[in-house]
Amino acid sequence: MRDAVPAQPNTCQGVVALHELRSHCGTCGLRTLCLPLGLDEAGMHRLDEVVTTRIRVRRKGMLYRPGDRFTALYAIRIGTFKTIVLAEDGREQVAGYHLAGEIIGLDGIGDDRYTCQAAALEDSEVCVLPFGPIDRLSAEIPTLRRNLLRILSRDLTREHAMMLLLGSRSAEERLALFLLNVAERYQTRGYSAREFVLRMTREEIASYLGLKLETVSRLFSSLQESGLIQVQGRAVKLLDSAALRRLVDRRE
Amino acid sequence: MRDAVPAQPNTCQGVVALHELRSHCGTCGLRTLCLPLGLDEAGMHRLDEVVTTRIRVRRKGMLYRPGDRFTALYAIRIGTFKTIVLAEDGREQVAGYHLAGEIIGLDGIGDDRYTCQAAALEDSEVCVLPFGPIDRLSAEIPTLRRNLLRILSRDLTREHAMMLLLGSRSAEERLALFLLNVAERYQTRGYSAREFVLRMTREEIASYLGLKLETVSRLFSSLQESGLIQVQGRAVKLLDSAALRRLVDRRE
DNA sequence: CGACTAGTTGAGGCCAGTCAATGTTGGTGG
DNA sequence: CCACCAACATTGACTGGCCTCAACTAGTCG
Repeated sequence: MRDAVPAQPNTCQGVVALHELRSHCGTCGLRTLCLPLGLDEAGMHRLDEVVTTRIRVRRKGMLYRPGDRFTALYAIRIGTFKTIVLAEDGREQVAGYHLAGEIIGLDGIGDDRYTCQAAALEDSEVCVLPFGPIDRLSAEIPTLRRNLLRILSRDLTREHAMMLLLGSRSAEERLALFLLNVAERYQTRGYSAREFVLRMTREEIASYLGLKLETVSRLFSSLQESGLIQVQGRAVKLLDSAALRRLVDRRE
Repeated sequence: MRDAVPAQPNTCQGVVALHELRSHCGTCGLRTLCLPLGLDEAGMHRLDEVVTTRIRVRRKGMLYRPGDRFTALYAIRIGTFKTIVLAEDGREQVAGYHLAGEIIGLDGIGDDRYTCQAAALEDSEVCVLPFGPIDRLSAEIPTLRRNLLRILSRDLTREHAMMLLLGSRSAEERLALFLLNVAERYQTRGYSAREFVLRMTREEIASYLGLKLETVSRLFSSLQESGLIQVQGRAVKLLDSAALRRLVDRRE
C-alpha cells in the first residue's frame, strides 16, 4: 500500500524536470479553470514569466511527500493525482482526487512543508508555480491574488462536503455522490458526463470514501444490478444519473 | 435542531453592531494567534484602521448563513463558534469548533457567498475584517498577505485530519482525539489542558465526529469508567492524557 | 506460463445506530 | 424560593450495515 514504486525513499521518483522555452498560460486549454482565470493580457504575460517549468510525473510517482519543503504549487496540466493524508500511526487515507486544471500543494503554505502526499494516478504533467514569485506577483495583480484565495476557499468548501459525506452518509450514498461528482467534473472539462474511466483502484476509492474495497466492489455490482450504472473494471457508464441523484438526496 | 432562537428568518439574531473608537490589534491578547501575527508596528497600525467594528453574537445567534453575501471575515475575540454544513436534503453536520483567536468566514471567499453557517455556542464577540480593505492592504503588506494564505492553508490541513478521523477511526478514537485536540487548543490560549468546559452538547459533538449522541454519551461514560477522564456534563478533566494518546495511536 | 495485482463474491461477526425509557440540569415565572 | 418545564444526558435492549476473513477469477507483465 505504501510505495508501489520500488524505493529511493524521499526522492521524487519518476519526476523529470524539463525547461520549456515557452509555456503559455494564455494558450493553455485549461486557463478557464486554472490560476490565470480572468487575467488580462498583461497579467497573463507576467504569469508566464514566472511559470517556466513543467514536471512530468509517471504513474505512481510522488510529486511531493509530507515534510518536504514547500516551494511551489502545482497546476495539473495533464493527468490525474491523488493526495493522501498520513496519520502518525501509519494509517492513511486518500483525501483528494485531482483532475487536470486543479492546483495541488496548497497544504504546504501553512507551515512551509507539505502535510500530505501527492501521487500521480497515471502519467501526468504539472506546471510548477514557484510560490515566492507567484506571491510577489499577486501583490501587484488583484485578480491573481483573488484567484489564489478563491482556490483555497473552494477547496475548503469541497472538504466540508467531504466531511458531510464521511460523517453522515451511507455507503451507497457515498459512492453515488462520488460518481456524480466525478461526472460533473469531467463535464466541465469538456468530456462526457455519462461515460468515463476512473483512475483509482477499488481500494483507493474505498479509502477516499471511508469504506473498504469489498464494500465498494459490492456497491458497483449492486448499482449495476439495479440498472443505474454499467461497470467494466474502472470504466463507468451512468445509465440513470437522475436515479443516482435521488439516491443521494433522499430526505431522511 | 435548526434554530433554537425564536425566529426572524435570515436575520443575524442576537447580533449587535458597536463601533469602538479604538480597537487595537496591537494590544489584543490574541494577536499572536490571529491575523496580525508577525506584523510590525506600522502594519499593525494600518490593520487597526481597517478593523474598526466588532459584533456581539449571543448564544445560539447566527453570524452568517449559507447564501449570505460574503463581505467580511471574522476574528473571534471572545467566545466560541461552531460552523455547520448543510446538504440539499436537509442533513447537516458540525464542520468546525472554533475558539477565540480563530478566523471564520473563509469559506465565503470562493464564490462571494458563505457556504456554511456560523453559530455562537456562548455569548461571543468577533472583530469584523472587511474583506475588500483587508485584501487591498494585503497587497502592500507581505506578512499580512502571507498570514491570510497561511490561515487558509492550515484550515485545509485541519480538515484533512478531520477527514482521516471520519474515514478511518473508531468511535472511541474519534472522541479521544477530539478531547486531546481541544485540550491542546486551550493550552495554546493559556488555559488548562487538563480541565476545561466543552461548549457543545453531546449531539453537536456527535455530529462533529460523525457519530450519534448516544454513542458519544456512552463513550464519555466508558472513558470515565476506565479512569482516563472525569466528566460532569460538559466539564471534562483529562486524568491520563498519555493513555488517551495511546488509544489514538494504536497501530493497526 | 507463472507470479502478481486488481476485482468479485460469500459467510459470519461486531461496532455503532435505533428505539425507548429514565434521569439530570438549568432557566423561568408564580 | 421553589415548582415546573424543556432541553440535555444517560443507559439498556436490539438491529443492521459495513467490516473481516477467505476463496476464487480475470487480466497483465516479465
